[in-house]
Amino acid sequence: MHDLKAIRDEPGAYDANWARRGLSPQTPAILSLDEKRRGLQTRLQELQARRNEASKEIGKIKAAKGDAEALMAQVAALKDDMAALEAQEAETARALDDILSTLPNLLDDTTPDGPDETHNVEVRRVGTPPRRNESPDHAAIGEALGMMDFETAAKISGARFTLLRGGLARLERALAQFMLDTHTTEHGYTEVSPPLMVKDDAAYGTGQLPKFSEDLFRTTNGYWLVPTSEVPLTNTVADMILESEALPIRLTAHTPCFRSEAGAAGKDTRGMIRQHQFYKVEMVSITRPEDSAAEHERMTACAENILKKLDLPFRTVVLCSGDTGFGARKTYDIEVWLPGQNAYREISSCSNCGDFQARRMKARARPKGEKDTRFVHTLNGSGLAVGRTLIAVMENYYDPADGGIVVPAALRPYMGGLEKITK
RNA sequence: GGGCAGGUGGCCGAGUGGUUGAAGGCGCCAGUCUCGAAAACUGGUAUGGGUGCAAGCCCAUCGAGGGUUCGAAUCCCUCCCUGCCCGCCA
Repeated sequence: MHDLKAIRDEPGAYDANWARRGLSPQTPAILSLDEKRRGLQTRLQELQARRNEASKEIGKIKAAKGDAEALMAQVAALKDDMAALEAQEAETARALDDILSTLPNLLDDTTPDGPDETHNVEVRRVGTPPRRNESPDHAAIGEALGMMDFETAAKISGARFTLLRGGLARLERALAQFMLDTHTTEHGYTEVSPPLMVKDDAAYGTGQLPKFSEDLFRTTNGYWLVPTSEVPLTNTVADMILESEALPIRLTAHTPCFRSEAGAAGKDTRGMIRQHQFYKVEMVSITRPEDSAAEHERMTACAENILKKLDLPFRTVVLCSGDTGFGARKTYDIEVWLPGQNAYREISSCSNCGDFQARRMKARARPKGEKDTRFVHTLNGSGLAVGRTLIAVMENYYDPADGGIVVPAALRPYMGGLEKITK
């Protein structure tokens, strides 16, 4: 959601920023509706003030056993005008809201310009992709081990589902535990086990609604299955006025994520890169406005730290204007090296949403001793996508000699000391 | 799912149609007192919006949304949530 007062003050800045995302000028329509709405509101409030005053007068006259008939008739006459104004005001407000709620966040000054993902800018590269002749992908490795079963998953659930068995199922679980423990014991995050089905309001707050409902699964009684635990985690502060001293709040959760993947037909159809259901360890930070930029760097480093501990090669890119998501001001994607694809693939996305989500969910903070509240800033990042991390481990730790997977040292405590997964 | 009882300001809690945005208490903030603190006393203490250079004035909000009325925290309807009992159930 956007600050109408700020749009009034400098519409040019908003249009210029939205133009970086390829949008045509939006503020003329917004300002015209805003002016209309405020005019209606002012007139309506004048009538309400008159009504209130007269009603008080009637109360006094009646208390004194007087005759208030004339005054009562006078107020009754206001009602038609008020009803009409109210309806117009509500309709204008709705039209305004329809525009505002579907406009993306303003981009940060440091987000580079560019039309699509080919213009993202690499900011660092860690580790060296291994050179080898034979680099089967995770699907081939997993199926050969008998521990990754797409056919059975398809029989039960259809496309874009995977069934893991034995060592790989355990490896997935180990990865999640390892990530959670690292974030809670080393990075200062508090572990949360949140609801995975949410109401409209929550999905609206983080920006999935109203524009992206097609990407979500919905239950027959109206719940949305979370596409990421960013939704419940960030919404923990919805409708609150926090004390600034209580910030930052850092939350992490390990949850399934559900995505319809509408519009992704034909993309990543092999293997478990793109699924309707996957596990993710998420990080969410709630900060004071002045702290979010530093927190963004910190959060990205926390995600990178997981890859470093797993000794997986990766690079970090900053998304360009055309690739930055709806709610984000600035986003770092972390891409892990996948030998099976001979490419870097996204394994984490860390976004600073500024006050965009906070405005939608009315999450504010008040500095101690001050009267005024400010919207908090919200950030979210994967730390990491567990399914894709599993893939990365499989492909990078694959041993062509026996078709097995060496267990990364950091995970061995979570695997009962196991050093290698073999058939 | 059935039944009963409830949802009021940061918290507790009054309030069943008329100057109630809301008594009282607690908490918090400031002041007085004190070497300092506590206690006591005095004052202040919601959010959003409109309007105005400003001081201010005005509007809305007592779970949410409708309705009745000149006037609703108070009456009616629908929904949501919480607690307890019963049923069912991991």
